[in-house]
Amino acid sequence: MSKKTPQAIRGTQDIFGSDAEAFAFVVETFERVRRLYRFRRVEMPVFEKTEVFARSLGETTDVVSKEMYSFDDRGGESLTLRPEFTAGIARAFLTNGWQQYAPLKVATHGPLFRYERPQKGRYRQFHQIDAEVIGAGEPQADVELLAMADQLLKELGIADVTLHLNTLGDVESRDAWRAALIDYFRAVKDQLSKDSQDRLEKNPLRILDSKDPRDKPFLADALKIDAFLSDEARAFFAAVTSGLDAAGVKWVRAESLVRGLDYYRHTAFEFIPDEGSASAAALGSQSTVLGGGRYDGLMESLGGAATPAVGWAAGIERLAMLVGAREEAKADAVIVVENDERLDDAISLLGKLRSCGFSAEMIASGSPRKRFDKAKKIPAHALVSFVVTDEGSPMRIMGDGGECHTAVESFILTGR
RNA sequence: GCGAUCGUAGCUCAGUUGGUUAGAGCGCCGGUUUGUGGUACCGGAGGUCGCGGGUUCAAACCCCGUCGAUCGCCCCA
Repeated sequence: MSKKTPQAIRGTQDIFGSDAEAFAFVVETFERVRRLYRFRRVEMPVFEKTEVFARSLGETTDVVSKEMYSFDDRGGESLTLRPEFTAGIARAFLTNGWQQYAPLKVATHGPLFRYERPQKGRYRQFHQIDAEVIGAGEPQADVELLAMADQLLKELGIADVTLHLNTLGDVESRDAWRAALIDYFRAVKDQLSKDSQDRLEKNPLRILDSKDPRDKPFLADALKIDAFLSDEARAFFAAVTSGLDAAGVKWVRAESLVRGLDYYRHTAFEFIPDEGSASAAALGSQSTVLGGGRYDGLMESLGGAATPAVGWAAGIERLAMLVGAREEAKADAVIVVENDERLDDAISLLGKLRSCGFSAEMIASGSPRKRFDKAKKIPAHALVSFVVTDEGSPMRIMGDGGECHTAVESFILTGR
């Protein structure tokens, strides 16, 4: 490669071949499942005013404090490449009068941007599928959303991933729990890991998730959210879990599961590969494949009326890794022109095949003697060779003997 | 942001304690061969060894920096 050729931006990907097929498979499957659940498709801007994210995610979160791609536009306004979908969708809900459609079920997918150290399964431009239910405060909304996620994973053929479920309670429960946790960990602060000492100030809930051996002894006895749940919050969570059981969605309770963004309340969940499974190995050090929860407080933080909502997002690249490389679809027909005098006949046939819905490709370049071998290497149901100069039908139609081969052959010979 | 490993043709990789003109397989291009089928043989193109500096008579190889990839931490989808 010439040194004049610019390199791709760090953390971006050029996806091609079987990886691109896996990516498309994830998106296509999501589109199909989303229709089954009657979620409406939306397309959102890739950038927003910086405050949309700063106010909704929480100023102290890692995403806002150090991972956003922010810049001033020519008018001097601070804009940010979206690091996630939920905040932008919430903003759109408020600014477009979408309240009239509540409860509103929407789905989208596209690129997100986060300035992080790239790794396997972690990129600076990455892609998510996303589903949200806005204006629905009932636990049934959580259940429907989780059932959709569960079905999506099943239809993708991903079996060794389990729903880890927790509740963070309502605002009062969460605040009380948080205060108690701070007191508990502060008493043993000196014995905690350096990371956890920092987390004590910034995000004490995350200490519960620590993998550091120095923290482990304190985690088992740490206070559980259950002790702080209000009756209402407890009833809400019970309704979610019984709904999941009724819907046939398997789940496990994950008492230490918290979410990184400030706006979450009540239900919080992640789909995580089972320990030692093929999926766990495929994901490297990343674990969460799909995550989300309820964010009843978000609309108010953006200046709107209190509006309950739930949502989730999943990394397309991570799902694609679990799906594995996928074969590109076989061509219905490959036409090989072994004699250039038959080129126009071949072009004509190629056009007819395509307009009648057959996928077709033509090989007519390079050494004529090598074209047959080249054509044979293209996966196809039928291979049509133009070799003799005689007018009329091509010299030979070869194929795999399957239905598609027969259909192509019949089409060429009889025109239908 | 921190720590570790790695970077040689389009791809997968060899390359000795530093020593002529850096190799192989696959792929690509061409020729011959074959002709109900992914044949075989011959030839060719393609690399300032990621980039920049340093040590040395001499660097793909040793040293420093930088960019990138991968792994762990952190964080998250």
